[in-house]
Amino acid sequence: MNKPRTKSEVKRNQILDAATVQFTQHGYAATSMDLIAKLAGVSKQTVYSHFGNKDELFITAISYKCELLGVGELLPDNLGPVEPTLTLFAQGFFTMITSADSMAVHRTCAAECLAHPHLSRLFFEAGPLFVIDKLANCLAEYHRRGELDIEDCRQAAIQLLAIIKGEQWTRLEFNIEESLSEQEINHYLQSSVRLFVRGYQSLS
Amino acid sequence: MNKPRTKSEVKRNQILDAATVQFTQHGYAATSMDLIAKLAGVSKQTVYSHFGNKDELFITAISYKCELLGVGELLPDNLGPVEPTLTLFAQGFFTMITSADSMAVHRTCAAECLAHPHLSRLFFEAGPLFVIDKLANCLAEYHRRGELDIEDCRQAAIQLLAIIKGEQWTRLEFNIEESLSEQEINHYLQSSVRLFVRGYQSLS
DNA sequence: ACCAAACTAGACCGTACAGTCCATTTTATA
DNA sequence: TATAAAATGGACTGTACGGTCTAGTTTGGT
Repeated sequence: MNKPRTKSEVKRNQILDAATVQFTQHGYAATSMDLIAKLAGVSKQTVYSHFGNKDELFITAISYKCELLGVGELLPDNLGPVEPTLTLFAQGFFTMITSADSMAVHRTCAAECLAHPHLSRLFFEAGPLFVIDKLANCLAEYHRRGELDIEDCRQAAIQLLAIIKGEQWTRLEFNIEESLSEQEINHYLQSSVRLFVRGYQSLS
Repeated sequence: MNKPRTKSEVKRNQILDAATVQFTQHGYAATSMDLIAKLAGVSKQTVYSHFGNKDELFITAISYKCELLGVGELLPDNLGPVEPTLTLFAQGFFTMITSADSMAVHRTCAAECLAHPHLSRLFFEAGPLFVIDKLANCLAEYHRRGELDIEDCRQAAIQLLAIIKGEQWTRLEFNIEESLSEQEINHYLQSSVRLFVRGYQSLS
């Protein structure tokens, strides 16, 4: 976030912050413009002069949040041995996608995908598609080295990412009380990477 | 659905049908009781005398739909050779979970999981949990036969199911226009089952 | 110091919707 | 056929919300 220069920009940021929190926490319909104004410590009119209407504010807020969540450096530049490297990635990726913030944004985008297709596409590209590409590149490198025998790296990336989500992510998606223990999760992730590596190992 | 005996039961079913369609298609908030009454060809009061309030009707309708969607006979009783059998299952399962009905219910349950945790749990148990168990049993049988070498069948079932969902399901979840072609999907499913079988094949 | 732009508080409008009420009509039953 | 239960439809209440309007105040640049 750039440093605000004028007081007006400060207000704008306050509004954006409040809106982001509310929209991601409670969704589009359950968030009122009055509340956003109140939480931002700003008059309702100010909200409307910065953002024309609810939709515009919503899209701006969620886009902003997507940017913040952007998948950072989940994969190192210099790839080490396959299994440990992928296991580390799996743990990092899993932690990221199961974070409260990430789940909240996902939930909101999915819920509004019919009313705001532009928005859900934005999320889809910044999230899933982006990480698929990154992982696919990494797998291609292992293929080049002869450590994995992968015909279609993009497909393989999708497979690994899907496995990592596994059951626990769905539990969170549906707000199920009982979740797996950290031990169980780590065991699952390790076992999953092993499955993946065995499935694609070079037989030469 | 049992045959209705009285006219009152007929009305009740009409209401339930209309409510199910509306709630699954448009979600909880975007569905009004007036509309349901109208579509059911029934007065609003009748809706309220059959179902006390919106929540009750919602839960009843979605539960009803979950029942209808119940994962039927996706796996044969007499299991054939591993890879073809699992491929067939993968195709059936994929078709089921990507159907418009299934997606609609999933979307609605996920969207309402904070406001109606009971409901989302219901869906979670009737859907994901149920099919995990079924597949796990099947994998256990292959393990017993020595055709697959699986330590934790439940975990393996989760892994296979997760892979099957893959990218296409997420595209649908976010209402992304472009989807994969049937060819691409079949190729993906076959490749995924192959990965799974290779990863868990008996080395003896 | 001046002026335009931005901000404020709060009233206000229109609409939508959950839920209730009621007087009347239809249906089921004995 | 008499009677109770169920259904009708439409008016009504209360509330919540998106968005506008206004009259007055603060802020920032010159």
